[in-house]
Amino acid sequence: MKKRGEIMQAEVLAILRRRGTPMSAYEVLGQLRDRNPQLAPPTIYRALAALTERGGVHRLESLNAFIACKSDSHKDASILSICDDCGEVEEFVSPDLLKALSSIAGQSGFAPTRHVIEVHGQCASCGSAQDQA
Amino acid sequence: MKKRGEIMQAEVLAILRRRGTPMSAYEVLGQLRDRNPQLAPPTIYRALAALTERGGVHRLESLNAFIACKSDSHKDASILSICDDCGEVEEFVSPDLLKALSSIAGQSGFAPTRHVIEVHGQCASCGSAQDQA
DNA sequence: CACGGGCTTGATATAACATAACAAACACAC
DNA sequence: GTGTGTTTGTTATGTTATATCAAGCCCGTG
Repeated sequence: MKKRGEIMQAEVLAILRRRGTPMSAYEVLGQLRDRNPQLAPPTIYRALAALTERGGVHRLESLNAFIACKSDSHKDASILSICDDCGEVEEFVSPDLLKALSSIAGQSGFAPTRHVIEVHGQCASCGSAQDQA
Repeated sequence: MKKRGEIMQAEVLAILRRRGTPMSAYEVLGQLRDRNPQLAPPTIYRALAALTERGGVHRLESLNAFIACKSDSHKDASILSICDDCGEVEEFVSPDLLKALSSIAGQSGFAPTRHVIEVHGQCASCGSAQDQA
């Protein structure tokens, strides 16, 4: 038996997966309203918060958007590369880089709890497309 | 002779510097409205965009807020540590880490143009304050 | 100097993102 | 089946950001 919130979470996750690229909370809401027109923002935000917490979804802080985690199975912070042309996002994990980052921030006694690492730029295919132009 | 926008930019920067900790665009707007009540959001956002571009101000993506750059004189991306208790932000520069990050994201041909690196946690003084509690 | 084109700023309005607060429904213990 | 704590739904509103167009300024030309 699913706990109550999990149905909504599963639907949100399914929508994000179908899309593959970042979606705002309101885009997700729009899709869910097709079948359930009275849904309100807090419902979506709660589902997204739960999914983000358990690692199924990443929040892209620099876009105010969300994306389904592709390489699931890791809870530690990801490095996200975001193509500003096509929206494609890739995830990378690098414990070494995270360690280096924590140690830099820790120089002055800072105790890190959460890392936000987002790299904007142009993905390989958008880069080569531009070359031809 | 100052170019026109620069007066506003200087005022915004002065407010951010006085504060020292992150401020939302609307907090800045509020302060400026004390002397100039008809100011509108786009004016502030334009000033902040210009300041961010030239490096005098950092945008904290994970807070939707802004802070005056303390260690001015560097245009490259900073690493920002953000105390979730007191709001204090520290800036660090690490060309090595940036290089490592670019190389990770570049694995698949991605060409980085902008790095967002923010570390949330607890600063030294908030950490020790908590120890005593 | 008048005028006109191009650019910057200002103002109005509205869009997009997010959450507070309370009401209703549920689930579990007894 | 009734009480109690928790989760969900709903309403309302708060916060962040930008589109759009109007007004002003700069400056080159006639």
